[in-house]
Amino acid sequence: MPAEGAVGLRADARQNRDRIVEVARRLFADRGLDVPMAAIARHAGVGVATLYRRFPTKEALVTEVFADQFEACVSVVDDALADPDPWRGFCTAIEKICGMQAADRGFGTAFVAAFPEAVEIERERDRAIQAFAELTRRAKAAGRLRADFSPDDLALLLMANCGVVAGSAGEAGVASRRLVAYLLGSFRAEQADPLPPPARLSLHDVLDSPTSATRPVRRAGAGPTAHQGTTAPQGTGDR
Amino acid sequence: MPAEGAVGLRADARQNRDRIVEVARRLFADRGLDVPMAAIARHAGVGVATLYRRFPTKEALVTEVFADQFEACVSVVDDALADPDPWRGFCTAIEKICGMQAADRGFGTAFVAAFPEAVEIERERDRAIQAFAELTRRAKAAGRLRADFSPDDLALLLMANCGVVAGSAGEAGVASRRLVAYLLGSFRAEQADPLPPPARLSLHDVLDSPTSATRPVRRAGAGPTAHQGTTAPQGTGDR
DNA sequence: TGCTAAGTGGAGACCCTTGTCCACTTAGTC
DNA sequence: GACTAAGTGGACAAGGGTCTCCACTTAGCA
Repeated sequence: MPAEGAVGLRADARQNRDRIVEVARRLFADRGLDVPMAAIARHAGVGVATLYRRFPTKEALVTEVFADQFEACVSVVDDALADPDPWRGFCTAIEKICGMQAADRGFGTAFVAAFPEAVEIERERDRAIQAFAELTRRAKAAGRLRADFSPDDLALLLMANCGVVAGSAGEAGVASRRLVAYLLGSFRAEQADPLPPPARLSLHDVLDSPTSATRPVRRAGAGPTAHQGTTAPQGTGDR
Repeated sequence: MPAEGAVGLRADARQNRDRIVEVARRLFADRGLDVPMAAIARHAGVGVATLYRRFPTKEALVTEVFADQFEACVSVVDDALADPDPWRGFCTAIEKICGMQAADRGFGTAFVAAFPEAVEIERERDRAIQAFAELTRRAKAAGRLRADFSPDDLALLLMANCGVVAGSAGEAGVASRRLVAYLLGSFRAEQADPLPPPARLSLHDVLDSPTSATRPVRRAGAGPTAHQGTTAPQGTGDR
């Protein structure tokens, strides 16, 4: 599926577009989401204007680049639901998603970040979350997943994994696998130690957090997204 | 201990310096390390020049601000070593350190980040790491900590916690506590499931990683501070 | 009180981003 | 081959960061 954004393009333009996406995918994977647009353009052998003509904002480019990875995520969860053993499905789904995050520095950030423009993708993600909740239910019913596991703990796990991937440079894969192994070990039903309450924040909540320090696409000076006034008045027109 | 950087200062200057540190501490805690120097100056009621006169770089300010928190970290581990029950010591040390990270958005980043200038602090941190390794040994000897736990897993845990804290905004404390509970549950000796190998990266390694995406102090567009040429030629004058 | 070195604030240099504009080039059709 | 709409690249605007410079103010001492 060579992207529907490329229909009706002149042959050379289409080639350029494809190269841009390809280069961006590689750069995002290697260096995270904050590689500058100019670097992408240069690597693709085009000017910035060309890049911006195809993708009016950086967000649009990121969205396009990760669209199929998002899709892959959804089908990972779907596959997990199809597994007759819900616990095995649960574990492999988590392992695969975290593996994808570890293999691509940009993807983890993109997954956790907000894409206000990309409604399509948001819906995908929400569907995946729904499916995961169902998977959770089944794994609990099978008596393999501890009863006090909250579906919101998926957010916890993803953020933790994101931190590990971001911090461990070359060793991201190994580090991520180990973290996941530890956590899955703790998710099993036999684990009876009581837990503190789950954080009252699903992935959805995290997304619109004004202080999402995991660096979404929008950089410092972006739009005034509706604040949920956590802190004190603070007054001074800061930052 | 009102900081040795303040000796011989005129009374008013000293007052300003103290206010700067105090304000910076609060802002870093609330909003992370990337609050601009100008904002700190404004909140402290001084001009940027004054700020830069006392702290020649942002790094210097961060170092000063977190010096005593680093110290507190070290004594947390010392306390843990003093506990007759090494497993309890191990758990409370981890809980306290992660709690400190969760309570202060800047601290986690600072802890994981590199401070090439702050030799003093690096030494502190290294000492804490040594002490933690000893704690690990004892907890294993007591048969409470799983044998395949690697001291490097502390780095894993801290990075994971850092990710959670960064991503969960207001709920950082709750989220962090839950993550830690999960992980400690998995660290116990009764947990027999085999683990994938540990990431071959201690905190030390992470520190000098050229791609430390956990956002150390130095930002992208900073000044021409003498770079420590860590990385390869890299070719294209990128980024 | 008056002197002076220490301290100060604000303008601005400099760099890095994202995104726009416009004169030029070129693919594709007749 | 010539025409034209589509496509292009590089300069540049706008805005955000760190850090510097320098004319002015002021604490502290005699």
